[in-house]
Amino acid sequence: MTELLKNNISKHITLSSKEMEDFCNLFQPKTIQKKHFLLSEHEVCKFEGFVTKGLFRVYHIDTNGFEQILYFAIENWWITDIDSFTNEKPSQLFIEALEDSEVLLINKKDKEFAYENLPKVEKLFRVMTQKTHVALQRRMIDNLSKTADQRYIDFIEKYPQLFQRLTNLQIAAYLGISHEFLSKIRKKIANKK
Amino acid sequence: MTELLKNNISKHITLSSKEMEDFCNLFQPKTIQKKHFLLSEHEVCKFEGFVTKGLFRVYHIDTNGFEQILYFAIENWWITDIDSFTNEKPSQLFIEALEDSEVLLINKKDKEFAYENLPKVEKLFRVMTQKTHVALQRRMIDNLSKTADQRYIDFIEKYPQLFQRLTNLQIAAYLGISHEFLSKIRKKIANKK
DNA sequence: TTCACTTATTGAACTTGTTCAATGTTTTTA
DNA sequence: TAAAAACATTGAACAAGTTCAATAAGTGAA
Repeated sequence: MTELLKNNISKHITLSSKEMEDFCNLFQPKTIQKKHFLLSEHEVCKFEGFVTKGLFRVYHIDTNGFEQILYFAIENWWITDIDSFTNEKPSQLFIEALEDSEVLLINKKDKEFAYENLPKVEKLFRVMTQKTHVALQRRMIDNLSKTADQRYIDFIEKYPQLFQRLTNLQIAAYLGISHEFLSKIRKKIANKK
Repeated sequence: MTELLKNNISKHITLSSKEMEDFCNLFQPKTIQKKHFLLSEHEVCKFEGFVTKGLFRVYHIDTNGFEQILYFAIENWWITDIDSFTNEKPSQLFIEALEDSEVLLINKKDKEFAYENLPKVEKLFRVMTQKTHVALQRRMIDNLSKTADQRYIDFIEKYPQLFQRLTNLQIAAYLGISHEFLSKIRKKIANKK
């Protein structure tokens, strides 16, 4: 059950079996049904989660009622509202399961316990945050410089497995365009082939 | 000279005077003239830097020759290409001084020495990376949802001191719009008042 | 002080993307 | 399995933003 998690951690740092066991035991499994929420706006995010099954979207709703999807998370991805979780303040985000899903959750107290007692865990989260930050910088540059057509094509190429599990509405909300316009982009691409 | 740096570190973690001294001694001061580069594309970024004087821009040039500014850094800000620095791979970014500037630089070997010998430093950089990540998430959402007018107004409100030191070309490259369009936005705002 | 260079403004024509409304298709759910 | 709900497509009118070219204004550097 925690096999996926252990593999994921091993990609970033090296732990002894004992350390790995101790750390992974701090996570609680949770099942969450499609269309249900792991986090809603105004709540304080009480967890950092690792997805072992299913699919989530992490999104924001702006003052005009439009959704912007910050990221998706499938198996092997981590999910949290890092701002709400670390600073214990109300979240501005929603985390919703788009499929029947399973996650492993660690709460703040246990995460801090790990920081204290397993110094390598501090490194683990530093390295992971760095990696997600680099990826977001890359996405920021792409959003500043590329046209919607190109961002759509890039998305399909970069996340082919994810792409198949999403609706066009969701992809549009991630790309920052209307779903009608995405539909027109899809038609244009189809005609070109 | 390292006063600014010490204050900055103290905002994130608590170090004894000895620890603080040891850590800050790992930094080398460097003066860098206006229009000179701290990092150029294809170079490996050999430093993590803390700005004590002046102003930098960190930017990317896309395949069409357009610049996207990832961020600016003035006194009290950190600058690096985190991807290039941590993974020792060629950078895709430029870091240029927009004013005569001074920085304190730490290299990879000394930073790793600090991680080994001063465990709190690991926490320092985890916390700092988290904060910059949260800020970038916020910017990402704003770029997906807000119009250029609003992003310009937000920028002025959020960074009033920075705003005055930048040209409209630089602000436009940060907002992801043409400078001609920024000029029209400015006119529209001026007329409204 | 002058010359070169960079920055800022403006207008016109154009491209990209939005909005709204209508219609068709697929998926869920009772 | 029928009805409801969610998703996808399309067109027309519109808004946001770009491009290009012309001109003005500001800023060094010699």
